[in-house]
Amino acid sequence: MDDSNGPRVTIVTLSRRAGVSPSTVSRALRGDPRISKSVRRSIAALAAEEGYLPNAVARGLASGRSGLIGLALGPTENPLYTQLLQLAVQEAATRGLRFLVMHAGEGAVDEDTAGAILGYQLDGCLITSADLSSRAAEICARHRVPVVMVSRVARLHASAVTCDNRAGAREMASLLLEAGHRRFAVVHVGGRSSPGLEREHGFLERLAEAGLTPVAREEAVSSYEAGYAAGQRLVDVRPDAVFAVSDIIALGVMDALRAGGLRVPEDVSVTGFDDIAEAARPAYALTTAAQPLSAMVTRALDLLEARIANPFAPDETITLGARVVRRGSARLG
Amino acid sequence: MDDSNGPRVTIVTLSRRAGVSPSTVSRALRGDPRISKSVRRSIAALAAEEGYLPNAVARGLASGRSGLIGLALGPTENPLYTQLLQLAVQEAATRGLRFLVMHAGEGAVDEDTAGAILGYQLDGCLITSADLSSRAAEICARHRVPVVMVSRVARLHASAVTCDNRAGAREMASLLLEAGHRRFAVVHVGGRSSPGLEREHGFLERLAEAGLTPVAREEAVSSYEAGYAAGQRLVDVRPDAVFAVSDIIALGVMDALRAGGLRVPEDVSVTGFDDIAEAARPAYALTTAAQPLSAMVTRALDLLEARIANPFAPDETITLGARVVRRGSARLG
DNA sequence: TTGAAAGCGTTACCAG
DNA sequence: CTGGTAACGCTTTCAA
Repeated sequence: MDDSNGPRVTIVTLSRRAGVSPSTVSRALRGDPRISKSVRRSIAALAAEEGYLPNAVARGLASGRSGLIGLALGPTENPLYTQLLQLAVQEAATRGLRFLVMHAGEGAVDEDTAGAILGYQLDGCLITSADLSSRAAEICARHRVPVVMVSRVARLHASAVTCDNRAGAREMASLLLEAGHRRFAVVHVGGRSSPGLEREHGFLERLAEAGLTPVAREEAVSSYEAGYAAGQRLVDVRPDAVFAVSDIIALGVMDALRAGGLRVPEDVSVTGFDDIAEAARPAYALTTAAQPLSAMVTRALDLLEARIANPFAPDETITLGARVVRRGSARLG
Repeated sequence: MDDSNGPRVTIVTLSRRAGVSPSTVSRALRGDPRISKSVRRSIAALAAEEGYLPNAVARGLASGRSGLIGLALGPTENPLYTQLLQLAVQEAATRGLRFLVMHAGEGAVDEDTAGAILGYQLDGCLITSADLSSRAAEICARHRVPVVMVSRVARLHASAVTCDNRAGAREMASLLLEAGHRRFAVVHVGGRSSPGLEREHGFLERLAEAGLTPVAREEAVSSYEAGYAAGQRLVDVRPDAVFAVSDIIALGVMDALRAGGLRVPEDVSVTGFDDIAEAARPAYALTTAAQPLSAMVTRALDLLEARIANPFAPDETITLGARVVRRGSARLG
């Protein structure tokens, strides 16, 4: 390994040392089948010996492929997005892709950021924000940069990986109904998020099939605090089950309900959606519908790579099943 | 704005349309003072009109500056790192810098990742992991890439921004002592993290000055679950105050103590360090020492930019004060 | 199977 | 104050 200060070792350096042309070195290093096995091996050995590191920037300029994926992360107060980040980074690394952070947290992606981002010739974008109004997607579409949405419905020219929000919510409703619950409260997020909408609809739909309408419908943004506030409003309503469209909201609801003197689940069952890490904590033991996050990330990168390899590949939406995980926060059969 | 499919608008395109040389366009666009105001304005107007977007990749190759900062994020289960991410992304954007994610979560940075990272000619790195054994830092140092550590002590050739962990912990101890606590338990993280170590030492030091030693010293990793386990072990010890070196641990401790039948703070005061968002939730109301995260991020980027502008700038460590925020989890005077 | 040479879009050095 | 021109390190036709 080279620790010296000397001039950087490049493909040209190697080509001279090996007595072949730069093109040959370039091809050999990338495993081009046209190069003979013997040459390939000797060049690989030489590269290792000299401590050669390919210059991704130069490669990007020459090939038009940066190896970079733009990442737009949703509100990071929600642990869901953080889990997503971690999974995505690991999965991407194994594919030789890196993430350039375009956005993290709330608020829209500003034009400035988006523009600068395009300058890096991103190969594609992963958009995980639940926010419907993401500028980033629009800009990518305009410039024909492949986009995959995760946990969010497709829009514009984009592929998407979601979980079956509607079915998950329906299942939750069914289980609650079977267990005898009748006075339902729903905490939703209005029109802000497509998964939120689907979850609410799925739940209400199943209720309607049982001839029921909720005794309360509270609106919140997807945060613990908003959930807590909604929960406070529900104390006097005394529903016997509440369904929040995301776990982070459900946790707030649960704490507020308890602070209001109600016992969970004895007096009221509380359920959510996502299965974030906090949901499993003994203090909450939240019954929730789990998104198969890891699988979703894998499929998302599959989709992205496919679109990068073939720009004419059609947009595709993949829906993975959600699975209700039963914990102590709800009285189920 | 150009939405067409035509050849990309480059500096050369502009130079021809403007009847000047590419160098002039390049300089004008970057606001080089040598270019006359009038030319500067007309080129800027032309660029806007043509929808010109600077190619960051080409710029990186030519100038050696990528405009990219490598980011190594600690275990994202700890909301602290998530907050850090969000703040850093926002702050960096205002400075025209973007983050390339090198690492997120636990585990060491593998050689592969680090190597690929160098290929992007990162201008610098921000390392937020508390983990002492970060490979990334080593590799950056070897290649003379400026590094700033956040919430972590400096090592190798690196600058750092930390908060005064020792003083914060001492203050916490003082407040607890003044309020009459005598049976102390400490939950620490062993040698894994420098801030953790400093906090533990600060706390114990202050105790020693009062002639006390803790009645229990539990080791944990910095996670809720480990905190919960430590808390369970503390139930029978019945300390009248426990200090956990990080909030995420403290939350686990608190829940375990409560599950064990102890009331917080009536039977036992619980305190932490960091002031993560969860600490403020009514269900916890954790008394903790707050890290001035936002200021830390700002200073970290200052340091990084300074080192980028002047590679010979000396390493620098900035320590910001911690501030105890009193909430309901501890009986204080 | 390999080589030569022309870019990729920008910056930077050296003249003028 | 502005223009030429050579890099930057790699990929990619086109030839051989």
